[in-house]
Amino acid sequence: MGLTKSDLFTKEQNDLANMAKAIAHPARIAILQYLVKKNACVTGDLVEELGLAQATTSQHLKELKNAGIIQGTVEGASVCYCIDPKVWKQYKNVFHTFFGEVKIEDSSCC
Amino acid sequence: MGLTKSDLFTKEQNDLANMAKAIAHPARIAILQYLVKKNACVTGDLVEELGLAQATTSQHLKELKNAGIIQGTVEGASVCYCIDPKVWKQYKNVFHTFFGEVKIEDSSCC
DNA sequence: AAAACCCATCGTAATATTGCGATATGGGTT
DNA sequence: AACCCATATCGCAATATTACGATGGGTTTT
Repeated sequence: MGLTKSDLFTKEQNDLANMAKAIAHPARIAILQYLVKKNACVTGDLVEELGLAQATTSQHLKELKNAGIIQGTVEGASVCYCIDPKVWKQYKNVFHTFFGEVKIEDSSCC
Repeated sequence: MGLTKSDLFTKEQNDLANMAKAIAHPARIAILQYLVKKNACVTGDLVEELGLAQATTSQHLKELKNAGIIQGTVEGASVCYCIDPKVWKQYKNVFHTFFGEVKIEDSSCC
């Protein structure tokens, strides 16, 4: 079917899954790392950096923007992208909480 | 095409993307949370807990096992699953590093 | 041994994702 | 205005994911 049954799960579970999905592609990871490193850049730079077609790069940027983790501002003919620090921290916290909330014993299995 | 061009990216980027993909579904999040809470449990418990069909649940368990984050041991007719603490910590570290390696200034955009 | 149970896998259908060429849009330039 | 440049979006093809019923191989129970 390909249609996730979101109604079976809590908002927190769906939210975390969507956050994970936002970064579940190496191109999007690469975009985020580049933005962190360079602080900000325009689409054309990312097209060069990634080696993907312009249309594909634009699509990944759109997904990251929809996820809220980056923001783009028009600068003449170009669009300048950067990390949204507020959302970035939120991601950081959510993942940290998920992985850290309970300590796992070192040989807990049956 | 639906085929990620993995060769364009580093091993680290592909690895992180795959780790994110492993938890990029609310059912898999729910499975992990349940395993953390209960420490260990058999497939049947998870089928009840999730509300998904047995086949679907088994498929999600397989993906988590392939990702290495859980392990299953046969116990008579049942299979007992639990978190792999070593891999869990690895996930925790990788995500923590990714989100925390560089501090983002609070108004860095153009 | 038969019945009942637990679980993985197969096969299939529906939907989502990835990627790119082509096209559109909106600046800037001459 | 005519012309480039930078991006976004559309439309399409290929592949991946999600979900479930059905089947099959074990294990326990009767």
